[in-house]
Amino acid sequence: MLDIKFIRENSDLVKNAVKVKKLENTVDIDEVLRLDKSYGDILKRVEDHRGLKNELSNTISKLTGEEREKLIVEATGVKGELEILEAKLKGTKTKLDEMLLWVPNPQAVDVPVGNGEEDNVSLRKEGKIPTFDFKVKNHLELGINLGIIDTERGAKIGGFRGYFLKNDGVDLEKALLNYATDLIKSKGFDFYTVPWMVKPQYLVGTGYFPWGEEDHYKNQDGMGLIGTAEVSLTSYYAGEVLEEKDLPIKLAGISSCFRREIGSYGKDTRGIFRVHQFMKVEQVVLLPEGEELSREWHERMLGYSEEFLKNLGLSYQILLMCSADMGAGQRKKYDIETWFPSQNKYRETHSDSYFLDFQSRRLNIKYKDSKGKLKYVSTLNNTVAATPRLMAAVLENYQQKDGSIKVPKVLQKYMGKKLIKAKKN
RNA sequence: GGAGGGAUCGCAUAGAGGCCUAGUGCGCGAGCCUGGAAAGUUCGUUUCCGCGUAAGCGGAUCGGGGGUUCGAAUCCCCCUCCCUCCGCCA
Repeated sequence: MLDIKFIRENSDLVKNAVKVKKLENTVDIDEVLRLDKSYGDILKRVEDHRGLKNELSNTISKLTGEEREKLIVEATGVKGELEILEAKLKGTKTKLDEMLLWVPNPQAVDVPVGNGEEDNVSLRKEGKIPTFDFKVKNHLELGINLGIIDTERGAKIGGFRGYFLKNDGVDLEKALLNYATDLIKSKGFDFYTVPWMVKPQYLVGTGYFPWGEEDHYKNQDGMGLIGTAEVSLTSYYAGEVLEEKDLPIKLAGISSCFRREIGSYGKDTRGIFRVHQFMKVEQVVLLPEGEELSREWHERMLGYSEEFLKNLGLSYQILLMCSADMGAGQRKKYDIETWFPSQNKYRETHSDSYFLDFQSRRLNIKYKDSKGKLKYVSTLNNTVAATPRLMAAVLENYQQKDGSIKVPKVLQKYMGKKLIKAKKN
């Protein structure tokens, strides 16, 4: 959420953000400004009436007899007028608040303006793309042959995009997540497990709602299933006031993640690349205000993910996302795409964003600065590792001619083996 | 699922229709005192919105939302969360 004052003073900037983020059919900034003006006018009248009412009540308490009765009649009249005005005020406020939830965060100055995926900018490519002297198999074929992935029965039991991991498949997933956990802990992050089901207000607070409501599951109690631990971790301090000396707060966590993948029916339907339920280790950082500091951390967090991929020996590219391909609340976003040999291209495995105070305003997370002034924290989040997609990348990049999988060096101690091969019957 | 008890200023507590403009203690800040400190002492100390250069003034705010009343921290209804006990359960 943006400060209404900011919207008033920078309406052209905000209107432009609506345009380049392709959100014109969701919010009209002129309408927001009109409602804001109207709200201000009504509020003034309501406050005047309340002042009068308070004054009358105070006087009444000091009077007796006829004078008292007379004033009570007058106060009753004021009360009636006030009730009408207050109803109007409330209606306007409700509408305004609802609209403000849809106002996007303008993108940072160095974000390319674009129309979609095709306008994202590849900043650099890292690592050597592996070459194979045999026909490469995709991760599903490899997984089925090794007996470590079963999507057929996964779909039977779990529906479309359902999957089972089995034996070494489970161990490989755990190894990736455990390595990710150890790496991010070594960077000084506190490590949490988190609620996977959250109140909708925290999905609104982190900016997933209202835009992404369709992509989330809800249960019969109205709770939402998180699509990422970012939701719970960023919300951890919701409604609280932090001390500046305690910042930055560096949180990481592991959770299952649930996504309906509503906009991607036909995409990536084979294998365990795009699934409704997956595991992820995520990092969240809370900072004092100031864009430079956020940008510094944005790069630093990207570095942690790169370190993770480099140590795994995977090649990847860094994408700077264009305006149309980033979230409404994000100032700037990098995706990391990891090389998938069977697809002969890089595919998204990581996402790194900063928000300034967009989330913290919605979540009401403040801190007291050195002068005792209350300010909103700046938030960032980034993927450390998401499985089974990343596991698919490992399978494909480390496949051998005989269909076995070499275990990346850093994972060997977690797996307790150097090679994944088919179980003999 | 059932039965009770709670939620008040940073923390702890008082408060039971108008003496609440929310008291007191602790903490915190400033001053006085002191060679310096401690102790003592005086004043200040929720947050948000509006007007104002400012001092200040007005409005809201006692978990949240409704209601009763001229007037609600206080009475009524609904909700959320926390605690105790019973049942069930990994």
